[in-house]
Amino acid sequence: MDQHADSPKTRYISTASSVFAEKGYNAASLAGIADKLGVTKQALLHFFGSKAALYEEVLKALSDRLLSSIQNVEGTSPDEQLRNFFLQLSTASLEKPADTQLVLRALLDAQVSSESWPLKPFLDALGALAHKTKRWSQASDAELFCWIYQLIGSIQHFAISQVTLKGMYGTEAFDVLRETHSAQLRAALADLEKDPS
Amino acid sequence: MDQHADSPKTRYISTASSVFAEKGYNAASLAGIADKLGVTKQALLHFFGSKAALYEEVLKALSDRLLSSIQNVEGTSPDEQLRNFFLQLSTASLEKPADTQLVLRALLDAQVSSESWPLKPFLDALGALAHKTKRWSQASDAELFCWIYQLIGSIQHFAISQVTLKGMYGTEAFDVLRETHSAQLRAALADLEKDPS
DNA sequence: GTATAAACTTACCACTTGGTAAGTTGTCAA
DNA sequence: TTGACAACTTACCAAGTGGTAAGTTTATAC
Repeated sequence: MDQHADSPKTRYISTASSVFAEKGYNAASLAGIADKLGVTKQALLHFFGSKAALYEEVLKALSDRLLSSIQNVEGTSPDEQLRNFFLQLSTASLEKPADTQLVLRALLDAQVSSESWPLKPFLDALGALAHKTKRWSQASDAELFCWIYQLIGSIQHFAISQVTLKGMYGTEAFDVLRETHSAQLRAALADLEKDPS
Repeated sequence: MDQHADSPKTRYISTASSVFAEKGYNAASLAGIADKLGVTKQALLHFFGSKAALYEEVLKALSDRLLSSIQNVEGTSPDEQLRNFFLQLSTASLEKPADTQLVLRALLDAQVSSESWPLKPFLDALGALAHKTKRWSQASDAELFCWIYQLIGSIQHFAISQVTLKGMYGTEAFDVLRETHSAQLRAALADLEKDPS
């Protein structure tokens, strides 16, 4: 792969990502993405061949991003790395919800399309990291994955509820909620210090 | 409202619900919904006027369903009712994920449309019930809502991950996961017995 | 029997969609 | 100067979209 950061292809994928995240696969149109890029939709078709192929590359890029966010997480011990990963995921999904939207939309669409799940490498890496912590070293895969899914689920759900929560209770009330949410996440992650119960 | 259960309008809303849940607002077409009902799309337009209005009624029906699932939950004490509600939500969203899909799709679309959130009555009722338990009677709204969102988030996230989890690890492995997930949910609900920490 | 209204259908329309085919422009190596 | 290639554009199309207008069928009320 010899494309540098501002290669047209990567630029296209980046913009397409944000549009797919915002509107979903079907509501996003090639013409709409192209408009945002200042080109015609045929420019997109020239590079990717079809809308479906473009979407696949968007998911591939998402997978790479998530995977590298695990591989490059700061921390000296697995415990610290795992904790940092979840904290970073939480703030990232609140500040830039695009990736979270992309994941959830892909999950919802997968209910019917049932292709192979592109985020498996990410999940496996996360599971492997968690297995290295003392809290989860002895646990079964099922227990471990349920714990992971629980955390990711509440993080992502809170992130996409952001807009409606603000709408229902106001921005100030949401700020309090966000603080509390962060505190509860830290509390859940503090359990990593404990021995397996 | 004098429409009985098999009134055409409620039949249409029910079928539209499942299609909107499966495909999302934009990918669902009036013609597609009508086909599934054995009528033409003009039958739908005759009753609802527009696709957007039909979707609104679908969300209204969803809201009513969720609200009545709280109001009619079994249990003598608020603790028991709250516990039963979450357990029932968990099994329902695994067996019939349509409503969960509908909620999450609406949340994702609300990121940009920012209309008033139709499920507020449900959330408020859930909050009111939780406030009656001894565990949460003294707590702040923020703590309470974060706890609720955490539970709902992990329940819904697990429900829509069902398909991909089966695809990645097989049906047998998922059965184990589901058991573990249910056990962890029960454990979290057991905390209701405790005093506020 | 006739009027009325509910529950539709057929016919049509303007517009948007993803996609094809064929050309244009700019850059750079030989 | 020429050839080749990447990065596009203009022109076009068949299929599908939500929506309008006008009719048709069916049951019920008087």
